[in-house]
Amino acid sequence: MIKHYKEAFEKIPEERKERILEVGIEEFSSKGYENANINVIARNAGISIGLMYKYFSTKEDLFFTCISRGMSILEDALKEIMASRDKLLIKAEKLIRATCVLSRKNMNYIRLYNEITSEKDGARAVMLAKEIESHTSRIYITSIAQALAGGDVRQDLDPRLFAFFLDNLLTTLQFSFSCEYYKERLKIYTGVDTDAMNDDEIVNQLLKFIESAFTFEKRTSDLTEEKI
Amino acid sequence: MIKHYKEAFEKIPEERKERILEVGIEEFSSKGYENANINVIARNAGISIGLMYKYFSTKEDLFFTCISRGMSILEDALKEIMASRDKLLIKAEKLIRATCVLSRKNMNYIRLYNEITSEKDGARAVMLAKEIESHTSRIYITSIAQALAGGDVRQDLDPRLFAFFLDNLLTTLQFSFSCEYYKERLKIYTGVDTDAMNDDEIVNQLLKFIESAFTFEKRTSDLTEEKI
Amino acid sequence: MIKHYKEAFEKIPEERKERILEVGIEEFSSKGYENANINVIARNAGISIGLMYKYFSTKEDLFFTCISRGMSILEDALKEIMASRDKLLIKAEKLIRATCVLSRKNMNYIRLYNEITSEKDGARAVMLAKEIESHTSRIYITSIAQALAGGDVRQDLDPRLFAFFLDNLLTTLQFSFSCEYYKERLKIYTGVDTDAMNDDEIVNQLLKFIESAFTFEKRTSDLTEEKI
Amino acid sequence: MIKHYKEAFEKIPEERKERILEVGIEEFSSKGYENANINVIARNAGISIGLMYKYFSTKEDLFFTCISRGMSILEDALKEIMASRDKLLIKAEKLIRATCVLSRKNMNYIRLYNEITSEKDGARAVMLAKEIESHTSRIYITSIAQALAGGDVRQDLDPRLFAFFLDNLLTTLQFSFSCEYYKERLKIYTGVDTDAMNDDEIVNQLLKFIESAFTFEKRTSDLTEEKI
DNA sequence: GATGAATGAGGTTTCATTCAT
DNA sequence: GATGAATGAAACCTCATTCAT
Repeated sequence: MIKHYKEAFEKIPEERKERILEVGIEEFSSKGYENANINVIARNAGISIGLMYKYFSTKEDLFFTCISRGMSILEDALKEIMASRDKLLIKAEKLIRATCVLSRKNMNYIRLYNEITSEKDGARAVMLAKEIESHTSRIYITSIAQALAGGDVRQDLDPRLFAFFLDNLLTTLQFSFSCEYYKERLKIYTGVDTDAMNDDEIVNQLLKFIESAFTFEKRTSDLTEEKI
Repeated sequence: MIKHYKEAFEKIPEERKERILEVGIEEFSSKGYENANINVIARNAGISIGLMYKYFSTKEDLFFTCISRGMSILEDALKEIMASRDKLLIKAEKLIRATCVLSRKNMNYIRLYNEITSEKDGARAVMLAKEIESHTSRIYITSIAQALAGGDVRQDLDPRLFAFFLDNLLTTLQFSFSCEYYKERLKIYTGVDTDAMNDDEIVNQLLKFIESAFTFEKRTSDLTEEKI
Repeated sequence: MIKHYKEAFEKIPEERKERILEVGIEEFSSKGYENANINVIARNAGISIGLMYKYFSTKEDLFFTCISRGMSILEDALKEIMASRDKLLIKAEKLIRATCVLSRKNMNYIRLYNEITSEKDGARAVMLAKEIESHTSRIYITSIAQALAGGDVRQDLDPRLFAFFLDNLLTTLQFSFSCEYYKERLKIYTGVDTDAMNDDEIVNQLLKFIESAFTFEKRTSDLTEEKI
Repeated sequence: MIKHYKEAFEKIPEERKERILEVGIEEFSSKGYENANINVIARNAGISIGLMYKYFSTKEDLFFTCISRGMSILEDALKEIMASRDKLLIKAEKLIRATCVLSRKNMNYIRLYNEITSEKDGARAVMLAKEIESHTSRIYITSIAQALAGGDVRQDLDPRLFAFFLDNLLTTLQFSFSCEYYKERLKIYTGVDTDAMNDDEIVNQLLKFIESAFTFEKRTSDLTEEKI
C-alpha cells in the first residue's frame, strides 16, 4: 500500500496519528471530500495547519491516509470472520450479522468508503480501487473457490463473479445502514425506518437469498422446462 | 415530482431544454456536484450565465433538474421491461441484459445517479431518495408480489426485501459498467477489463444467482441438516 | 424642475404614469436605491422592462422621477398650510399636527426623502437639494420674514436660519414617524413605541419648544446676568 | 456593545486595526454600504481579502465594526462636554461650537452616521439605533432632568422630548456640515456656501433658538391672549 | 519541530441595460 | 408602441497552501 504521508508523520506518537486520522475521517465522511476543510481538521485534531502540511503534502494525501486507516479497520473485521474454518454459508451469515452491527459502529468508515465509490477522476479511482478492493476480493474469491472445490456450493458458479455479487449485496447493505441516501432508500423499500428497524428480518431474508443463490443448481431437466 | 426550474425554463424550445440538461448532466456526472462549474455549463450550452439563472434559481436547482431528466430516462427503460407480462425471471433476465446495454449508452445518467447516492446532506438525501426510489421500488415490489401470489417464486420470501436485494444487484451492476471506481473494482474481481468484457458470462452468472435466490426454497428436511 | 423622463412617458395616460411611479416609490423607499430592482418595478407596474426603458433612460432617471412625484406631493401639503393667512405659530402648530398625520399616510414619500438625504454623490446631491429644498425653504423663509416684519416674532432672529432650524425639527419629526432607524431612536428617547404613541404629548412639547424659540427675546438686562 | 469582529482581529496591533477601520470608514462613508467594495478596502488597508475575512465574517460585520469605531469617537467628544459641571445652556453652547469644529474634522464619521440613519432593514435599524442612540440619549436626558430639578429651565418641559428636539437640531447641524445633500440644503437656506461660511452667525442663532426654547415659559396670562 | 497569519484564485449569483421581433 | 429574452461585468466569499518566525 502506497504511503500518502510524509516521513514526519511516521515519527509522531501513535495517539496523535490516530487523533488526526479519526478527525479527518469524521470530516471527510460527514461532508465529502470537496466540502471537507483541512484547516478545520487541523483545529479539531489539536494541531496547527502548518504541522498538518509537515505530515501531508496535500489535502488529497490526507484524504488517502484517512481512507487507508478506515478501510483497514473494515478489512480487519472481514478478515477475522473469513479466517475461520466455517463453511461458506456460515461465514456468510456471520458477515451479514457483522455488517449490521459494524455498520452502526463504524458508520464513518463506511460513509468514507461510500464517498470513494463515487470518485470521478479515473486515475484516482483506479488507484483507490486497487488499494481497497484487491485484498477483499481475494478473500472472497478464495473462500468461494475452496467451497467450490469442497463441493459445498453449486458447481456451475464462477467464484470470481459470485464473490462479486456477494460483495455487492454486503456493500449495499452496509451503505443502507450508514449513508443518508441509502438509509432513506431502504426505508422506502421496507416501509420501516432503518434506525428503528429490527435487523433479524433483513438478515434472515438476505441469508435465504444468498444461501439459495449459492447452493441450488438447476437440474438439467429444469433447463428444458419453461422458465418460471 | 417537484419542479426545480423557473417558469422561463418551461417556455423555451424542447431542443434547448435538452441541450442545457445534457450539458449539465455531462458536467455534473463527470466532475461531481461541487466541482461542476455552471459557467462552463452555460458556455457549453451556448447561453449566457445570466440566462441560466433565469431558468434556475441556483446551481442546486439546475442539478436537481438534471437529475430529474437523467433518472426519468433510466426509469422509462425500467418501466418498459417491467410492463410486460413476462414471468418474473424473464423480466430479470431482460433487466440484466438491458443493464449491460444501457449502462454503456446512458453512462452519464448512471454516473449522475451514483453521485446522488453519496449525498451527505440528510435533508437533500431524503428528498432525492423519495423522488427517485419510490416509483422504482414500487415496480419491483409489485412484480415480485405478483410472482409470489402466482406461485412462481419461493413462498418464504418477503417481496419488499427481495426487491431491495434485486435492485441492489442491478444498481451495483450498472455502476460497474459506468463509474470509474466500480469499473476498476469489477476488473479486480473478474480479472478482465470491463470495457473489453464479454457481457455474456456476467449476465449468465448473475441470472443463475438471482434465479436460484428467488426460486429455491429449502425443504424442511434441509433445516435439520448441517449447514453447508 | 428638470425632466428625467423621455417623451414617451409624457404621452401615456395619467393612470399608468401614477402606477409606475407609485410602484417605483414603493420599491425605492422600502429597499433603497441600490437594492431596488428596476425589473421588479416594471413587473409590479404591469409593464415590460423594455417599455420602462422607453420611458426612462436609466434606473437613475426613474428614481429622479419618482422623487419628483413624491416630493411634490409632500410639498403640496406644506403649501396648503403655509398659504393660509394664519400667524406663524398657528401655521407651526398646523405643520406639526400635519406632520404626524401625513408621516403615517405618506410614509413612502418620507422614506424616499430620507433616502435622498444620504446621497453620497456630490453632483447628484446638489441637483437633488436644489430641486427639492429651494421651494420649501423659500416658503418658510418668506413666512418668517413676514412674521418678523409684522412684529410677531422676536426681532433678533435671522429668518433664513430660523427657517432652517424649524425645517430641521419638522423633517426629523417626519423621519421619526416613518423611517426605521428614526422610529427606534424616538422610542429610545421617549421610552414609548412610535406606532403606539399618542401624538399629543410630542406635538405639545414641540410646539412649546418652537413657540418659545421664536417669540422670546432676551431682555438686555438678562445679558448681564449669569447664564442659566 | 456587541462584537462584530472575529477573535483574530482582536489580536492584531492597534495600528493595523485603526488602518483597516479608517480605510473602511472612508469607503463606507464616501460610497455607502452597497457601493462600498471590500476588496478595495482590503487593498487600501494593505492586506489581502482573505485576511479581511479572517477578521470579519461578512461585509456587514466589517461595516458594523467601522460604525462602532466611528460612533464611539463621536460619543467621546459628546461625553467630554457633557461631563462638565456647566449649566445646561453653557453645555449647549459648547455642543454647538464643538459640532461646527468636529463636523469638519470628523466628516467621515458623521457621514457614516448619516448612512446608518437611512437604514431600510427594520431589524438592522433597531439594532443600530439601540447600539448608537441609547447612551447618547441618556446623557442628554439626564442633563436636562438635572437642569429641570435645579430650576435652570422652564418647568413645563418634558426632559425626554426636549432632549430629543435638542439632539435633532444638533444632528441635523452636523449633517449640514458634512453630508453632501445637507450641505447644499444649508447653502440654499442661508445663501452661503457651507465650507466658506463663518460659523459664528449660525452658532449664535441656534443658541438663541435653543436658549429661548429651553428657558422661556409662557406666563398664564399669555395663554388667554391671542396666539401670535 | 511547530505555528498560524497571510495569500489570492476562482466560483456563484445579481441586475441594469440592450435589441430583435 | 410594446415585449422580454438575453447579456456579462462585477462583487462577495472560501479555503488549500505557503512561509517567516
